[in-house]
Amino acid sequence: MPPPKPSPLGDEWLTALQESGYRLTAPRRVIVEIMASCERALSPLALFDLGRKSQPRLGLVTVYRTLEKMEELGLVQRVHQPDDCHMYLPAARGHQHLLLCQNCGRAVLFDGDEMTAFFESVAEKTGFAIRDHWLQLFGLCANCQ
Amino acid sequence: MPPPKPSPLGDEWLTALQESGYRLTAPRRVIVEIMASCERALSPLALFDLGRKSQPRLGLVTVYRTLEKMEELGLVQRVHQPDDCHMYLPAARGHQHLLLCQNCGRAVLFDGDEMTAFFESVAEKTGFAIRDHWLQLFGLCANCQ
DNA sequence: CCTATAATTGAAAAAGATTTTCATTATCTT
DNA sequence: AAGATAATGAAAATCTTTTTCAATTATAGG
Repeated sequence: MPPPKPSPLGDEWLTALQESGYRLTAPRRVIVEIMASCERALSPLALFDLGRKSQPRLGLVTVYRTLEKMEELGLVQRVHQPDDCHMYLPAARGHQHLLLCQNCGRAVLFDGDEMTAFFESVAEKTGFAIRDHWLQLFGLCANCQ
Repeated sequence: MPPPKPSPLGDEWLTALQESGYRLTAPRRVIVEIMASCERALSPLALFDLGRKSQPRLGLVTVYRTLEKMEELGLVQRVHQPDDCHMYLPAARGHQHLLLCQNCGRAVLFDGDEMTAFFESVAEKTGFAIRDHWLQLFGLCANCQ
């Protein structure tokens, strides 16, 4: 199987890696391209299996190492679900949050600006200085209902 | 070290276990009591170490098995943090959510009723039927600021 | 274009965490 | 108090992730 076609987001990510001093290698291109175009969360192993289709000699270690770099650069994010915390998706930007379909796994982003006021009220009540938040919704997408 | 003193919540949990057909054993009592009175998230191993202080023959397997049962009964919940998803805390009830101190690990619950309206607007916009949500805040508690 | 340097790769081994297996022990019902 | 059966803990087995290391490859500089 030929390597997947380059996508705009994938190219952006490759540039980001290069600008951080990382080299662009064939295995890396394949992994980046798959992650940049995935619609549902992938585990390192699933990513490895997909990657092998176009890069048969790909090693699982390389998948781990590339995910690590992509996460470090804020390109991908780890997805936390009740039973599985080891899957990855393209990173949300700004105040975006994840909405996951419990049936098909599709991931959608939604905007969460409107919650800042609420967080401030929690800060007041608890005395905490809030520095980060995590919001994820789970449900069924239009197709799966 | 003698076993920890019984706490109201601990007793409640033991009753819940018993009513589900599980037996009350010495190792189980120790594990339940520790979890029922913990203020910050514990890993299975940390729980094991604590448990051994009063139950030196305690096995790590028993810790895992007891956590599993407590989670199944909704007594404890797994805590998800950016880098670690394998710690446990007494479960939040109803619409409560977690607020964690990034410095000392203290866990506080806060109420999240006010967000239902927001979730409904997300449902409308995305076409999803939302069935569950996850909200966690991270910051510094009053002491650690 | 060719070379030197240093990063990257993948296989294998190591490390960690969790689960399974199984003989022994302890709880709970009768 | 005895029997049935659930629970325990040691050890082995699994699984995932990380480390090690020799071979390969990308990139900068000539």
